[in-house]
Amino acid sequence: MIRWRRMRNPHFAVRGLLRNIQGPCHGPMLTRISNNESVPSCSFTTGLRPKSSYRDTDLYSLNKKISHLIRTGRIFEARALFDSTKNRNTVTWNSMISGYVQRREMGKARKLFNELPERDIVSWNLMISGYISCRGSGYIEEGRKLFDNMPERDCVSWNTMISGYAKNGKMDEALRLFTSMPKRNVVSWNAMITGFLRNGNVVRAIEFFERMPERDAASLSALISGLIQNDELDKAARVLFEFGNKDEAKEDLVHAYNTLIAGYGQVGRVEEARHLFDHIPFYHEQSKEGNVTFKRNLVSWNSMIMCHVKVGDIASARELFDLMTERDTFSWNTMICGYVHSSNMKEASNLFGKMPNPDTLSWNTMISGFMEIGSLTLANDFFERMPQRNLVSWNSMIAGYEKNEDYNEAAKLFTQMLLEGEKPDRHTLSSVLSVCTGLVDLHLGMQIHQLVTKTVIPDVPIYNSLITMYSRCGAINQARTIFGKMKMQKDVISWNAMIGGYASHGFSKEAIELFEVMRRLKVRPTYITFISVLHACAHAGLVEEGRKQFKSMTCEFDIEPRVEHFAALVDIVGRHGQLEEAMDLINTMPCEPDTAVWGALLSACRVHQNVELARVAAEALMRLEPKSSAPYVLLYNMYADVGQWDDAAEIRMLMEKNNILKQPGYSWVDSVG
DNA sequence: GTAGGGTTAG
Repeated sequence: MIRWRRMRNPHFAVRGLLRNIQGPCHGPMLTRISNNESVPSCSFTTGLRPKSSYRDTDLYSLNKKISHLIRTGRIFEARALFDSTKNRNTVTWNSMISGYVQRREMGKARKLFNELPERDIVSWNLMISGYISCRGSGYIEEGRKLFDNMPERDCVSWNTMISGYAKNGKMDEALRLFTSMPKRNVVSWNAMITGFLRNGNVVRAIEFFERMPERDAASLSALISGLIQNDELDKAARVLFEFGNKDEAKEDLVHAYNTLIAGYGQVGRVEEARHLFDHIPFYHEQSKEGNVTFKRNLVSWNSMIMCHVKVGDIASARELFDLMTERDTFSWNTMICGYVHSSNMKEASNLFGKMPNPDTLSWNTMISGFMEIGSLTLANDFFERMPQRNLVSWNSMIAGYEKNEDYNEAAKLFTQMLLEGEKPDRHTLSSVLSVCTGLVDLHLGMQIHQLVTKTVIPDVPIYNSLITMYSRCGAINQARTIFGKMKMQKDVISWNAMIGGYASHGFSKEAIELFEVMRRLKVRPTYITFISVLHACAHAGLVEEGRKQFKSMTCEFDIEPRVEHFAALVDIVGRHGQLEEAMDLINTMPCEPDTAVWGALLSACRVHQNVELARVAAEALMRLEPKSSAPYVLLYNMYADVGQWDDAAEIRMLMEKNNILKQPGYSWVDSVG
């Protein structure tokens, strides 16, 4: 038997329509797909209906109406129509069941199936396919039960069951069915290949592909895309070169090239992608309707531009873009996005201005670009002017304000968003939690937490934002509760947030203990982890522990100590009175000491009454922050304390000379706390 | 009315 199928149209909407056209087509582009095994025909499977009675015509249009309603998502109307008539046949029932199956409403599907007076193979197959697409092993067992109990099975039944097992990672069982089925067709083989690849068995997939008696476009497509998913790009390329030319469906072949170009692009292998792009073959095919040419298409160009953009090679991307004879919205958006990511908003704006019909994505890209370079006004201007906003537009604005630390504006916009009836998603909520952190607004934070609970299933980043929010707003116990509630795998940010929270609240012991837990669980710390850990050591006066941790950073984890770590270590040893060691550290550290480092030393000198070193530290601070009065004041007080009045007077004169106003309050003392 | 695959984006 030969199934006819239309050539795929690149436009999704049209494609969707085409897929639903039943029966023989007589369009201009037809491709032939053969089956090894004939599918048992029933009177309703062919478009060629016998000359029928009025009643049959009626039934036919009823069935058509029901499936149309289902296709357009109007299941209730479909059901109402179904219920309103007594004149139904098995196809009517099956259509209705199919509607429920597509929506995974297996309870309703099953009820109809049980009530169905005359089930045919399709009814059974529909139910099986419904069960196997539901997640959970119980469902696949239910499907299997039906499969075992059905009075008669066809190839579709077997193949459905096979792909069900393959989807659930049960390749043993899939293989058992595959070997025991009475007659296999190309779909059976393809399902096995897909299954192997989905479960990471590249070798078996290739073996099956080579062994199969007949291949079609889907076989090649399944193998290539599966290999790409298994990071076997080069194998995929080899398969494409070796088997691609034997494929009859040339449009599918271009498709495969495009897939592979995108695959290479994703991992930054632009040269290989470009090689493929440059070698997509041309085909001329003669058909009754005339010549058809297959060659690289718009998607090929767009994908290639995308590759260049991804690695930041805007010049090459632009070169291709300028060569294109036909561009779609995607081409423009990709190019604009490239400029946005290289912070070239001038060129991005230029292209945006020339673009024929910017869509919401184009506007959103511009907004995030302006936010990225801190042009809040321009971002807002675009946001106000755009004809149609979506959730991403709001999210980009809110996240943009948050990143630029304009927390009030971010909060205002969030309120406006809610007022306009837009529903926040996890991205919105995560940004808004950061806004609460920035505002140090525990009350607002708790409200957002409520909203999170009501609207999303929290993922790791959301939990992390919650921990940070609670911790920075002073609610360390709530932070601890959230941390404890995370049942999923915590990432290093979760650990850092909690350890940092403990450290900043003075819970040094908890911070260090939690770090030990993290190490035991083999979570790799980052430099941020060590800043918190060292601060905890400093705060608790754990000198040896601090030295040990500092050393382990390089020895054990290969993390280069940054100036923050040196500041903490200077603080640790300095507090303990080891001022010479602290000074040595400063003299030998590989990076330039900053105010936190000198500040730590100065504080230590004050506590341990070392005026000579205090002077060194204070002078360094005066150089780094010429306007700050703090080092002058501190040094003055120290001289006064030990009765060195001449030196104290000198400091006072220096202050006047340098025009330093005695202003209290400055941060370097806090910044090492 | 049922089974296998599939390109590009925030």
